[in-house]
Amino acid sequence: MSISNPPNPTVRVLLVDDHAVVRQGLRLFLGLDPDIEVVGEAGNGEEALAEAQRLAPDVVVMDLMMPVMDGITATRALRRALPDTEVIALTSTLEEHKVNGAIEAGAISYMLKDASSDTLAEAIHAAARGEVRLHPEAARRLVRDFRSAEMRETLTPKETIVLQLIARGHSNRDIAADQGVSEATVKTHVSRLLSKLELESRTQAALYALKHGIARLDGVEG
Amino acid sequence: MSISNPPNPTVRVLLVDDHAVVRQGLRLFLGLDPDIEVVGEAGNGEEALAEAQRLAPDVVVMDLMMPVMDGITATRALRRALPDTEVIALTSTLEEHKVNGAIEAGAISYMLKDASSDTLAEAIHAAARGEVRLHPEAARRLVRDFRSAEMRETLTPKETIVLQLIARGHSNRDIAADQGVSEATVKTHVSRLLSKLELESRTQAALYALKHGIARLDGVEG
DNA sequence: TGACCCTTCCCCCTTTCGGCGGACGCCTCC
DNA sequence: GGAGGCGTCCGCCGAAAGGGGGAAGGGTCA
Repeated sequence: MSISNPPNPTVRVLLVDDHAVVRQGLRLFLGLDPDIEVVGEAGNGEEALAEAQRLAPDVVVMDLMMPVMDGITATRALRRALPDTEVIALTSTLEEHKVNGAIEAGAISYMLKDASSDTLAEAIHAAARGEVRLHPEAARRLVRDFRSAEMRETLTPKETIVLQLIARGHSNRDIAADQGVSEATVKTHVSRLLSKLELESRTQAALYALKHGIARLDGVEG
Repeated sequence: MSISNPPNPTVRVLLVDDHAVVRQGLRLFLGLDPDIEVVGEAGNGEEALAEAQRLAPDVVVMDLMMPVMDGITATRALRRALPDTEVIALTSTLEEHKVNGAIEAGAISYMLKDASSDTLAEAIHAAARGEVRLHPEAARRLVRDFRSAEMRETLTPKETIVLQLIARGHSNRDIAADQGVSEATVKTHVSRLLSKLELESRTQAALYALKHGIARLDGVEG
């Protein structure tokens, strides 16, 4: 907008997504902007890390859901190794806990894959300048989760483990046997975590764990 | 391969995905095959239906997760309206119950977005010939779910409703009040559905419901 | 050292679950 | 029209879950 702005230098971008289709689409999208150069691609977090260290891109566009090494882990590692490289998290759906995870891991932006090529290009330029861009809904959830995290006391390691086991459908007796403690101890943990999370039953706790990424559905038998 | 095969006629394809990025990538992928022509695109199920009726494509490549009208619903409607048009379901992740849903809705193939352009092109040609192509893991789950569906007795309407409410974290008393019956009745439903599904607790039932698409996590408060 | 937190375990108690058996109405099929 | 199957309803009862309170050992930190 302002004529005092220097002309945009070319931004060097690394694309990270496990789907070749998506990488191709992104390449095409970003090819429309002459000030963006896609210097490389990676299909998972490990590759991303290696390529980033080799290429030292200005911005990494990172899918969060990937095999081998997921995007959040990769983002954390990448920010540690290359503090000058900004990461834009890119997901297809707004997943509750991933917004937090990505931001906490050091992503500067959180975008959805249904973004237009303009929006994406703008976010990349913004990231190169160190400016934050958040999808509106992502911003809303971030604020909400931040507030609730303030309210909510954090769980101790044992409480977290017990919560995860509850989210796999285990009974108190099962958990006690699994952890090598008495059932009374497990009950204490359950009571405390229910109280902390302001929940009423273990079933609600299981749902809470799934919703907030503390446990996963694929850990469940059946 | 065989020289006795007739030359492939050009297959007319409609791409359906809510992400423009993915549509672009697919276009690029399929553009490599001279016998495939992408005749149109749609960003949701409703658009897909309208475009399919206008264009009468040979094959529709359909993402399953979309706003407005999801891919499974769209597939069902599309197969009803245009029985000669084959549908290939395309998803980014192998979601348990969606494999069943897509096949039951009339999809001829189930592919993942991480497929190579060759695989995808081959599946499109196969679909045009009326041949099934399944991602190996999708095939495995289909067989497994088919078998377990054989084993598993079906739930009655009431039992299904109770299961859904359990999967939202409600207690028996809550459910009784909600459904206008006594708590004892709710308990009967719970007992029977646990027995039918071979589960041990309401928490396991909640997880089962989520895993099999009977209930959704976004129906949960918190 | 004292204060604080985490973990472990116990007690007692109420509520909730879940299994078992029984009942009624509705439908179908012989 | 009676026999059986199924869905819905209910009560009894033992088991599991959950609340409240207390207590002990170990860890960290001021």
